[in-house]
Amino acid sequence: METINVFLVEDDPVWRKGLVDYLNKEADLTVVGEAGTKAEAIERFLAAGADVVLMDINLTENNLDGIETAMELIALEPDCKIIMLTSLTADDVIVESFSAGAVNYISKSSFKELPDAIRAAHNSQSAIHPTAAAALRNEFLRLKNEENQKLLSPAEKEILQLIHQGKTQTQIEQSLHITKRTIKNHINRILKKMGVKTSKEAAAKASQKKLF
Amino acid sequence: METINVFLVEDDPVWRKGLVDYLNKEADLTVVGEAGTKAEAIERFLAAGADVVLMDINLTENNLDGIETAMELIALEPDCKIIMLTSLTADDVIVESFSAGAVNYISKSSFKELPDAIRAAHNSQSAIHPTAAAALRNEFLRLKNEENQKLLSPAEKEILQLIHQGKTQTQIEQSLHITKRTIKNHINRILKKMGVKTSKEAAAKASQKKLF
DNA sequence: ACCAGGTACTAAGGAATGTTGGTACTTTTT
DNA sequence: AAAAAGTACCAACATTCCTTAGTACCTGGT
Repeated sequence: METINVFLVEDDPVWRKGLVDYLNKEADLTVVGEAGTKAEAIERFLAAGADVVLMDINLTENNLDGIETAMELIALEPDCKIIMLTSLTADDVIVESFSAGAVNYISKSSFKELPDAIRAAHNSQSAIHPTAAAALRNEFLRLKNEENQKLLSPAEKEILQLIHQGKTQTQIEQSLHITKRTIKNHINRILKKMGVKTSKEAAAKASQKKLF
Repeated sequence: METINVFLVEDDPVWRKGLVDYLNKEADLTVVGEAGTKAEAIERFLAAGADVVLMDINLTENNLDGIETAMELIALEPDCKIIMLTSLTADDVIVESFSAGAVNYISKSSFKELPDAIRAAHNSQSAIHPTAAAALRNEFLRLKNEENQKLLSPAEKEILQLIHQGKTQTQIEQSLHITKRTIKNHINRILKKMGVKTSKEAAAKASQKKLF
């Protein structure tokens, strides 16, 4: 059986001792290095030759320096697999962790899942917990939405809104004090941007995706 | 015990029958409606009064109309919980499903997880499978990266690259044939955009995040 | 004291995008 | 047939962002 080398970054001595003992009980896992601070982690990481890193998020009280530390380690060794370990379940912390390049995010309360998560990380498999996945989904939707907002220009949005209210081009002409020609041009660009054939479809799709 | 009403969209009659029977065996689940095509789904959905929708992705051969159908149902009832059901595990299909508004994505081969996934969806809890979560993570990182690329202008990127190579402002002045004043201005904007204090930090961070 | 780096403005010229409207024509709906 | 919607171009003007460079000043290290 192949041995997986684990590097542990955790400031709390009690947790650290507990985790090392717990992980070393697994036949295929070996803790090859430890650190309690960002500086120690950066100093010892490369020499340890670890396959997987366990990184506590709060290396100091009320601080997220574990995320910074993760980024530094990835800068040193882009292929390293980092699992963030924390008691927090705030969405933004989860998102930032993945954003920093972590491959997984596990609550300390479910530390029993750690050995399998470490094995999965080492084999480049996914073991992301549903809670973390939900945070990723939320952020993914937020990012997509932000992108969507930029698709249409202000004038295009306004026209699409009026179409959605059932107004004809002649009525829009009167509302906005612009000629029907301009409206047709705006609509034509909207249809191309959105990949639909009629302004009704565009308006329906836009209201669905909250583009205005 | 509260009963959860399920609406099933599946074209294959064998799978459909099998799923209905399987789900109805669960005491708290009731299949209150079925459809085999996009049109049927849209027609019958509202009348069924479902809490959760199970949606097959391939309603016709070689087609992803299940995703379109999901979007239509969400347009009809924005709060509906849709679980995509499929034999495919392609990343882009998973991402498109979540993008359309689905709350979960489950492989037909793990249909045994369906009852719990339905309960989780109904309670607005996350039950996203690690495989789907990995696809979300990849897409999230791709989107973040795309955003990051847009942060710096071409001139700003070029200057940061040279700083990263260790060049001084005087050396950059000679390389790019622009005055030191322009360089200072670029750097000043870079520092503000990236929220760092020195150009060294900016260059390090930029190379980490592959901004140039 | 000098030099490199940094701050805080201002400003001119260019490129890219957005807005408006034009001509001319086709398709769809009523 | 008439009205409404849409296609395919072109063009002037505005706005915004990018690039360049200016003046004037501050800070930290040698």
